[in-house]
Amino acid sequence: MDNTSLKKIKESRNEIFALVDCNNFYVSCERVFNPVIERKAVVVLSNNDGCIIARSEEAKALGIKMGEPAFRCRDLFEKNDVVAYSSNYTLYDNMSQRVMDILAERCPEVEVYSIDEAFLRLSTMSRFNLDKYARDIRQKVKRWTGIPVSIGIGPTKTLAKGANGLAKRYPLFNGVCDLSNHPDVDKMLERIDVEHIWGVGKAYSRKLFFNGISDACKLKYASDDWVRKHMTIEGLRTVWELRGISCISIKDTLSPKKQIIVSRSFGRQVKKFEELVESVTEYASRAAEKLREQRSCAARISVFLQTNPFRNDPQYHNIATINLVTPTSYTPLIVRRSCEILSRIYRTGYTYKKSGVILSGIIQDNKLQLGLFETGNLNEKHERLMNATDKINRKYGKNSIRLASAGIQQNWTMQSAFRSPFYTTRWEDIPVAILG
DNA sequence: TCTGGGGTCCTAGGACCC
DNA sequence: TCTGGGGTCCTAGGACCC
Repeated sequence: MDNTSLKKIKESRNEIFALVDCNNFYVSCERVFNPVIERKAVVVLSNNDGCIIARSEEAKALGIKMGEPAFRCRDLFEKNDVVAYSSNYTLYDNMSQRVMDILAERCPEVEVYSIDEAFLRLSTMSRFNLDKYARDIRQKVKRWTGIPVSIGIGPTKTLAKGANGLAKRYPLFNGVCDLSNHPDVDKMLERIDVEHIWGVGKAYSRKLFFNGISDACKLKYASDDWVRKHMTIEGLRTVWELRGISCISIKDTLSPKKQIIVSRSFGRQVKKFEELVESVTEYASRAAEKLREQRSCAARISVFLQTNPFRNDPQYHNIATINLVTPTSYTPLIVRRSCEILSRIYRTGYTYKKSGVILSGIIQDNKLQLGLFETGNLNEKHERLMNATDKINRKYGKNSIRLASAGIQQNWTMQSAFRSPFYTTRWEDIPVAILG
């Protein structure tokens, strides 16, 4: 073992991480405001009410699979009285924010990892209080937001993730599992199948299985060379993490995105170029807005277009990219160039299902290299215009002000037939308590 | 009839340059 | 028969995550 490895081990000796994960998050959000569905089988559907993306325990018990198309479950839903919701991201985002705020109040180093998960760095805390600390967080989150969470603790993020899975699976843990202080970690790792390890997906788990590595404990003791060769440096990192050597640190949550994608399937089949222009205008505008939110600009724009791969129609999909001379975040420019790309890839005679806009080559506004005769990403007039539109849209709701080419009717937009009210973000939708 | 959306990192291979 | 070598940059594609 070389010096850098040794140094790493020394440095990582004292790390402790917790992973806080909301249980069946989207379903739990719906249940907070509609307790009638508390013990029922509940699912939440993806955009366009297409696939199942969240399931209550009762729904899992019925054999409903993650990602399954909703139309295939219709009979099952009816027979078992399953309650289905369209996804309501406005609600979920807001509930997520509430949970994360509570965590931030209790821990100085929080990485919001996804809408329903956060890593906490607890390395400076006393080892003896971890369990109590975690249980306290769990109880506060439940009481103040209504959302149940599970907490896993370990000397690395991968082990904290693993611990979290165990906390969810075995009721005896009562929601908190600590692998940082466990007498027989290997025994616990034997209970985690390889495909459930953070960083091991479908392809790797198949490969591992063929090589006799079927659980986290076996992977922990696999040979470095073999892992490096077959699973790249990332795989090796995972293995070291299983050994308790922290290789993945807490990430600054505010780090800006390197790529921004806005894309959506249409609520119906679309053939007309004009409707595609509307969608691309809409998505490009939204992407530019996201860009400005993180104070950056993009040097590259890609637009893609595709037919519905599940139909027997003639299929077509294409993507084209342009590089901008000067990176920008100016909506009208991004929209104009996006529509130019669209007209390059559009072909008549196809029935389209989806389009999208990707912004990449993203750099921070203040690091912009200017061309000799340029004044900046946005000239003063453009900047004022963007500031004003962003402000109006923040205050009066998305799309209060937008480009006319995005269309007025927009009857290609997605369907969400079973969406719950915006309980927490719209006055008319705020629940009313009736004292009886 | 009906099948989501948005990210990250790593690697191999081609283009290009000297 | 032989057909340089090495470096950098970029992109596409594959793996992963939620």
